[in-house]
Order: sequence, then structure tokens, then C-alpha cells
Amino acid sequence: MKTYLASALVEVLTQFDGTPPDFAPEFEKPKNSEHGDLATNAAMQLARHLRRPPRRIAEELAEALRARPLDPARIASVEAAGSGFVNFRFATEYLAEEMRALLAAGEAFGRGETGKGKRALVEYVSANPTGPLTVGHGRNAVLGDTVANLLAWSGYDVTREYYFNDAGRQMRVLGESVQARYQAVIDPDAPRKQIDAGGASVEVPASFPEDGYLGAYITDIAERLHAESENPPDPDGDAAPFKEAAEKAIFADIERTLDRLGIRMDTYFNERSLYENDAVWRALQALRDAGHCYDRDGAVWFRTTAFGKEQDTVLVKRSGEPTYRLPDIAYHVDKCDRGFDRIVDILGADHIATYPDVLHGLRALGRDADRVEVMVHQFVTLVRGGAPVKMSTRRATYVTLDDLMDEVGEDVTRFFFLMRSPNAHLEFDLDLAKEASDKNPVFYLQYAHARICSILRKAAETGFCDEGADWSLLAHPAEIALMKVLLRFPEVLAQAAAAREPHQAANYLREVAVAFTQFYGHCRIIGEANDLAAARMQLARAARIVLSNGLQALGVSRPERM
RNA sequence: GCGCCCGUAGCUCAACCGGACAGAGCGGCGGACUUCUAAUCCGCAGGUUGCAGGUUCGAGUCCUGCCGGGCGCGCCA
Repeated sequence: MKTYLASALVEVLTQFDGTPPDFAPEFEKPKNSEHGDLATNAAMQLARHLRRPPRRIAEELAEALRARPLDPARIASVEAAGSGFVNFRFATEYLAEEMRALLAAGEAFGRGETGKGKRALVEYVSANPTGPLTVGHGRNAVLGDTVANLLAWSGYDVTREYYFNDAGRQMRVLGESVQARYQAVIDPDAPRKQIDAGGASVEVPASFPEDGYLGAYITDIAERLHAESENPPDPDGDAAPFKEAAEKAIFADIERTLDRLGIRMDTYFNERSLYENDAVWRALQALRDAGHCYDRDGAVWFRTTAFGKEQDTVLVKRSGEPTYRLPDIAYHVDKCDRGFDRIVDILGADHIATYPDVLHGLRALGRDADRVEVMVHQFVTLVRGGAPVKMSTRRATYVTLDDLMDEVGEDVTRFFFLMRSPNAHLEFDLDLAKEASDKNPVFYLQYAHARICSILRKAAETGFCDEGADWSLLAHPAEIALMKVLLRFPEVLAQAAAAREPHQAANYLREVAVAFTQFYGHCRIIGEANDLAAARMQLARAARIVLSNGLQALGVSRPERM
């Protein structure tokens, strides 16, 4: 429709002296529906060139378009309005045609082609296996998974990747923590000590690392290792077997948690592999060769001041061990070299400062860093009874993602993480989330879907047939409004995918549910005259398709009964 | 001190590339159930978009400065 109007407008504009030859009119959907279905601000943009008031140009344009004339099956009216807008109103026949196309597309309605033939990699979650996923990981996971979904709806071939490191200091401490608990399981009388945990004093086994992991899951792992292992590890030996057992158990938990959210990763990328295939050292050498590195104080530095940073950055510590930045760069080189057209990283706000180094590293190594996009999301605050829930990783008093899902359910968890713009802090109201009522936006959406299913079931029981319905019978404001909302779906999905902002889709679906529920309230289906009932049922089917496809893209279930 | 994000209705948040009268939900107030799911609907109230300048036909949106909040600024990840 936009291209049709644009060509018509360009054609008309040839009569207007002073129009720039490359002028490309812009169209937008007016916020206020009284202003029509589509509007152009061409008159305002041309005011300078034509040296006439915008309002007058708009009137001349509208008149010229009406004289042309425009296809009456598509455009019902053209009017100048406001300070210089030209407003277009769609013909009902056009709506009907689009609605038939919607129903014909069915489950494919909303699929786009912008990513056709292209491959995208979305990296998310990427929590090291040191403990259960927290609420913070949850936002990352759901955001990443939904961005991946949206890219898939745009036609991309999408790979979902989880990057982790099981070789660092964190994991060593994890192994030692399990080992200490294990020793205490075997010998309950073993000596104990007090350590400080974020201000509170906690009693732990004497061998427990000062910065060890205090969560109860560590003790669980130790106990299970003791109870289930056929050849139990030497309690006083090397910590490695404990680390391995912990990693295995924790990873299994993480996968189970992700599975509850409907998240299945395609690939798990172990940082260690970048050492095994020498990629880390090759990256370092390449950076050296390109003149971006120097040695000082026994460490290897990355000249990040050359990119405008205040300080240079250490890539290899005096100990000979790389900082995480170097493998990060090598990892992104690997991602680039795997030939993806789009590479999206989902990061929490605490990692904002790190990614510029990675991008600079990529450029320094001759890779196209523009293909890499970093989506930073802000933190989550849980609110219960109007007050924030206090969490501390150190004291292990955080709420896990599983706890959250146990309390409010998987669908609510997913949807709440998606409702807000990623770069806004997310306040997760547990009381609202738990409420199974219309106040809860998830239930509101699902209820609309279930309601339509109920109507269709009822109609099917009586053998009612709504095929070949006459769309022109639909003239009620609620019917027209619903149709117009439904037809926006492909554009909304495309926009949400392009911006990597799932909340745009989530907010839109609420609009769909509202429009449907209003239609439902005003227009009966079953019991009306057959031809009207058939047309309305077609409209209800269309609404179900949009709700269903939209919820699917967001990863929320689509119940047929509630 | 420096960098990034945020500041919009009582609360939580929207607002596509700068567009028309800044919109939803919750909460508040007032109505509606012989009905295909009342987990619903209809109506009302509620705003100097943190403050001050600037850019222009037009600014919540862009620029500058300030105020307030979050997150970073490690040879931790």
C-alpha cells in the first residue's frame, strides 16, 4: 500500500515545480485513528522547496490525488489535515482482501523475508556453570531467545549459542567449595571456621575457600556425590573431580531450567576450545603484528587508548594467563569467521564497558565488526508487597529462576521479562505476576485466545460453516478496528525484530487482545444470521491466528481452554 | 572524576525516521452479568514529559549545561 501511494504521489508531484528530483515521500500510521489509516508529511517537507505554506501544499496534493484518481478498491478518501498532513483512508474492500490473505497465510502470517538467505547467531544466557540461573540470567535468556525467534520470523536462519568457560578461577573455587562440603559430609566432626559473607558471618568447613560458593546447592552436590558415586573421589586429593561433578550437575540444572522456559540452545561454545585450537594465541599474535599491543610490567597490553579509552587494557597477565578479554576477542573472531551475517550478543548492564574492546579487537584483526550487535539490558528488581526483594549472590540469598517460575509460572515469567524495553530497568511485581486475573497481561492475552477457541469449538459442534463469508457485512466500528489492528501484525513483528525489541511485539499483542475483546463484547457471533455469523467467525479466526503466532514468537503458550 | 543507561499520570511503563490533542495497564471514582468463557465490558478523573537554554515549519524524541537514580571504570568474569 505504501509503495502504491508513494508512486501515485511521486507521479502527482511532477506537476509541482520545485520538487527535488530524488524526493521520496514518507508514510506513517497516524497515532490517532481519526486521522485515517496512513498519512504523509510530504507537504511539510516540501514547504521549503516550493516556498508555500505546508497546509496549502497539502490541499493541492490531496486535490491532485483525488483528480488522478486513486484506485477506489484501495483508497476511500484523501484529505489534507492539520498543519500539512495528507491523510489516506483505506477502502473496506482493501481490508477484506487483506483479511482473506491473512487467513490464507495462517500460521505463516507475519513471516518476513528481510533475513531470507541470511544467517544470524544470537548468543545469550552464557552463564558459567557455577550455580543455578538467577532472575537476572532469566531476563537475558528470555530476551535472547525471543530476539532469536523474531529473527527467525524475519526469515533468518538462526543459531542460538551459549558461551561458557569452565576453566577459570571461578570454577576452581567452585570445585574447592564442593570438596570442602564433601569432606564435611564424610566427617561431620571436621574442624569448622567462620567466614564473612557480605556482612554476615557464616560457619563453613575449615577447608572452605574464603570466596567460596555458599549456596545450598553446593552441599547438595557434595551429598549426592557421596551417596551415588561408585568410585568416590579422594576427599583430600585433587579438587578436579569435584569441579567436574559440580559442573555436570549444575549444567544439567541450567538446561532443565532453560527447558522450562522453552529455550533450547543449538550450540554450547566452550571457551577452552579457543585454547585447544590455539585461537587465543593466534588472536594475540595477530594483534601484536598489527601493532596494537605492547609489553609492560610483564603483562601484554592492548592499546585501547588509541580508540579513545582512558586506559590501555591488559590482555595477558603477568602470570601468563590471559584476562577474559583476549578469549572474548578470539571468540568473536571465531563467530565472524563462521560466516554469520548478523551476530547478536545479549549482555547485562554490568558488561557494558567490556564490549567496545572486543569490537576494537575485531576491527584490528580485519573483521567486519559492524555485523556484531550488542544488546545491553538493564537489571531486574523483584518486588513483593510493594518492596524490593533483597538479593545477594555472596550470601546466596538470591532468587533463582526456578524459584520464580515455581511461584508465578513459566508463561508469566517469559512475558514479564519481555514487557519492557531492554534498556529500562525491569520491575517484576510478584504479586501482580501471581494474580490469575485480567490485571495480569499474560492471562488477558491467553484468555482472548482461549475464548476464540471456545467459540470455534462450539461452532464446530453444531456443524456451522463459515467458509466463503462476505467480509463486506463487517461494518461495526469494533469489527473494523479489529481488522486494522490484526493487519499490522507483520509490520510490528518486522519492526520488533529489526530493533531487537521484543516488547514492541508484546505491547502490540495486548492491543490485539483488547480489540478482540471489545469486538467480542459488542458483536455476537453464534446466534446471528448465518451470513453475518460466518463473517464474524472468519474475523475471530483471524484474531486467533495473530494471537497464536504472536504468542508463539514470544515463546508463550497458547491455551485452548482456561 | 570519566563512560553507558534511565528520568513521561498516584504506581509500572509505551510513544516506529523529529510530526497532528503525549498513550496503555494497574490503582481511584461511577456504571453494566436472562450472553459464544465476567479471567469481561462501558464511562470519568489524573501531565509544565526532572530543570534551563539551543537547533526548526514542528522537540518526550536531536544538541549543550545542570539536578536526580542505576550500572560500569581490576593483571575478576
